[in-house]
Amino acid sequence: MTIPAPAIGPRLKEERKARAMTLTDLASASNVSRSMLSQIERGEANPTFATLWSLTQALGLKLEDLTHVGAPILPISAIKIAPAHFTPEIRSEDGLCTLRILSPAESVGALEWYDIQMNPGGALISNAHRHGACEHLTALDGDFEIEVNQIVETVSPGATARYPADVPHSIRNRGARAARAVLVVRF
Amino acid sequence: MTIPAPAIGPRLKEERKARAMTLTDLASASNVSRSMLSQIERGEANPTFATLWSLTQALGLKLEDLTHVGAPILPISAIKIAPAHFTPEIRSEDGLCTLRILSPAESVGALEWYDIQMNPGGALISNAHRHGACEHLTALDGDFEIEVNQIVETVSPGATARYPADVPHSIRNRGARAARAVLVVRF
DNA sequence: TGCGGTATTCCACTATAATGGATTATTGTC
DNA sequence: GACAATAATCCATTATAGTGGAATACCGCA
Repeated sequence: MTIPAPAIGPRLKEERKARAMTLTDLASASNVSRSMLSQIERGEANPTFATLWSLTQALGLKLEDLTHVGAPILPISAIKIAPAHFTPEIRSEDGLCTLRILSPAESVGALEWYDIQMNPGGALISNAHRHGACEHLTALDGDFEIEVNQIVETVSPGATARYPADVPHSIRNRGARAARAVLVVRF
Repeated sequence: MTIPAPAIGPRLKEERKARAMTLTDLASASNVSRSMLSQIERGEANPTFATLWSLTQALGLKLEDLTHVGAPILPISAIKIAPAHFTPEIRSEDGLCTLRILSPAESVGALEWYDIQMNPGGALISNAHRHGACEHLTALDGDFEIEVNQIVETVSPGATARYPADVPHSIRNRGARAARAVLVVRF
């Protein structure tokens, strides 16, 4: 084993305790023996995928919940404010399109969301992102046009378009006035 | 085992082939024997978590990539439009606050995002969500006030507030005019 | 503090994960 | 089709995952 797997034992114990479950309770719920549960929690055994799956289902967790550093656990009482003028902006070369990156830096590559402002004639043309990526674009003002594989749909204010982003795709404003949208990208 | 674990073998094989790797290549990259790889791919063995972790790291995958039905893999060429009038709305009892649910149904409990419109005096008061939950609120128009553990911050247009949602928290409009925001909730 | 109930860990055992080497299957070239 | 190279599977073995029952530890109450 080259890269040691994350220690899942402490997390599993934490989640069990949070649900006020004994080892016996969880053993019943998951059909994994109490002994095995104890060994896993103490890091004395390395569960098989099937066993781990049973545990996550019984505890209502995702696998990612056991290993994920990610969903930013902010310190209690911390409200972090990213002021408008500190919000990263990307502007298209022709100046017709502005993307403000609303998502935090640590989400990059997993989940990103943007505030898009696009003047008439503006376009965002994207190559395929990683396998499984998808986008959700909600028009706040004005109309957008989404194209995926020569399929074109118009998104009017209040509507949301959901489409695969693991193929080339584009977002355009073919209307007569400026448009604004929220774009959520999941990788 | 109550709930059979998803079959990961076919997926692992697919990912290996997509990278033009032989079993021997992947064995080297992951330090898992060729035999074991073959058994896993054919569903003849149930890998331990440590083995599975090594494989995901060597292939550059997340665990979720092996089991996830989830990140909506839309059929190629499908652009699904959720029209404005079909977008679920939640209205507060006093009518001062409207939440339109922009996220897809299958994201519920994992990732949700909303278009919030709040009139002066409106408030959204929330109990603690599940451990690790956090929220990101971007003010599009008007000002919002976020309170977490008696800490209060104001969010002005274009700014984004990030705060833990696994403790009681609230969102208010104490201004004189209507406000609009995008709220992203990660669980 | 003592006691009872129960939560957790220990123990001996069985089943299987995981290995390295041998064998078989597959593929590409002539 | 024959042949060589290599990709994948088989095989026998060792280590450990996983079990049920027993023993120990822990906790709450009088």
